[in-house]
Amino acid sequence: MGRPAKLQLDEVLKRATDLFWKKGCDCVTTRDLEAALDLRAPAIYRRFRTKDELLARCVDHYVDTIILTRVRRILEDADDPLQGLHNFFTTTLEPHRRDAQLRGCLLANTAAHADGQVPEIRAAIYRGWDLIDSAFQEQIARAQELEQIEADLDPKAVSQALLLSLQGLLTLVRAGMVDLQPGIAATFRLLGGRPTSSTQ
Amino acid sequence: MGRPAKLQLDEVLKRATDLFWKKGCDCVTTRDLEAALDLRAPAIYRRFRTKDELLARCVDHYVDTIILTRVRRILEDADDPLQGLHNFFTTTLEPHRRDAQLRGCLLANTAAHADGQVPEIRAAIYRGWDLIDSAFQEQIARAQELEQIEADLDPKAVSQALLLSLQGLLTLVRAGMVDLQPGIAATFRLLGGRPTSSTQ
DNA sequence: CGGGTTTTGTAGCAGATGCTAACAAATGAC
DNA sequence: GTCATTTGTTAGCATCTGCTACAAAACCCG
Repeated sequence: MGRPAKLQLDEVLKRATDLFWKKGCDCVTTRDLEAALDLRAPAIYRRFRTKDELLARCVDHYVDTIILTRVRRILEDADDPLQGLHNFFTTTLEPHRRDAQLRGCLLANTAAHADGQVPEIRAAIYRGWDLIDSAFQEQIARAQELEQIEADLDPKAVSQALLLSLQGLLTLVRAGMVDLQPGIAATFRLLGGRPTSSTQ
Repeated sequence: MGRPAKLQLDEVLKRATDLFWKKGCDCVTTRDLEAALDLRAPAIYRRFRTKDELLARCVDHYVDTIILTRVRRILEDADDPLQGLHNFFTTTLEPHRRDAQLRGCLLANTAAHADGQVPEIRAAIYRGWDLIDSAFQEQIARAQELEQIEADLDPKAVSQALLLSLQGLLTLVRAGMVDLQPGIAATFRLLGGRPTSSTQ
């Protein structure tokens, strides 16, 4: 019993995540959240202790939806593991070719702004990186079995190298840099030994 | 003629750069600058139109001193170009092993926070990236002549790939991630074909 | 209906932030 | 010394920001 909530938790997270994502996690004010959620501040702060906690939950939500979907569709469902990895990178840029206003990836943006000072946000970011890292490692191992990648390379290390590139890619995109395809191509040229043509 | 300035422009930039660097460019307030420069706000704002313009000049100053020095000492003076590139990456992490409080690289941090909305800051960042990119390309070409790197790779593309990794590296470091040596090792393992032992 | 419970809105605080108007101090030229 | 010029400071404005005390609203049960 009690007064019914205007928004379910899921809807709250969905709207807040969208806001943090599109506006940039550091440019979102309490007033912005009020508008996006159609809820006044006290109603928001009764559900989440602080704005940072809400952001942490949004990053979790983003990882559980957007990123997990991408990992499944582009990596795990790929017939060709190396090609899957390559596509994971190129499709990252795709939204930006359509709309230059976009702000990249919520996880990457939050990571770039989090000095690791807020433990909840930090934990959410590491969870996201872990998800990506695991998926990368799996694909690298698969690619090694298919002899697409040298067998004596450590999947853990190569995965971390790819994570560095991915985070860098998203940072440069956000900073407005445009033609980053050559960098991706070179990365996978080095990884695969021979050119990998990207599939849309 | 006129009243003599308390601080020369160079000293102002030096102190402000240090502050932006150590405190994190987004966490510096006008009051912080007042304290660091030993100047009140109006004295600062008569020299620089806005805080953003001061930051842009500081990034320029950082590039002209810290980064240029590193590029010369570690890249251009290296006997072994591939080893020089590798060292450029590993030495990036070195300060963090001594003091975990450090905030990484001013250029990278500013880039991570600049949505490209402030043209002056954006220009300063691109200038820094250009400097690094040119030095990378030069070393890659040198390494190709020495047959350390495959000759049919495009130095421009490989350099961009390295820039992505470098920016990612600095972002992850700032976010508090610790053991990133494997990622660097893998990157250069892929680049050079065989393991490259890092020289301090 | 009225009591209990849960959720929401009204209104606003306390602090921080970027920046500025107005005035004082320090110099060289005469 | 006086003037013009340059640099500095005192004091504070206007705004924004995260967050909260308080009371009204909407529901269930009896």
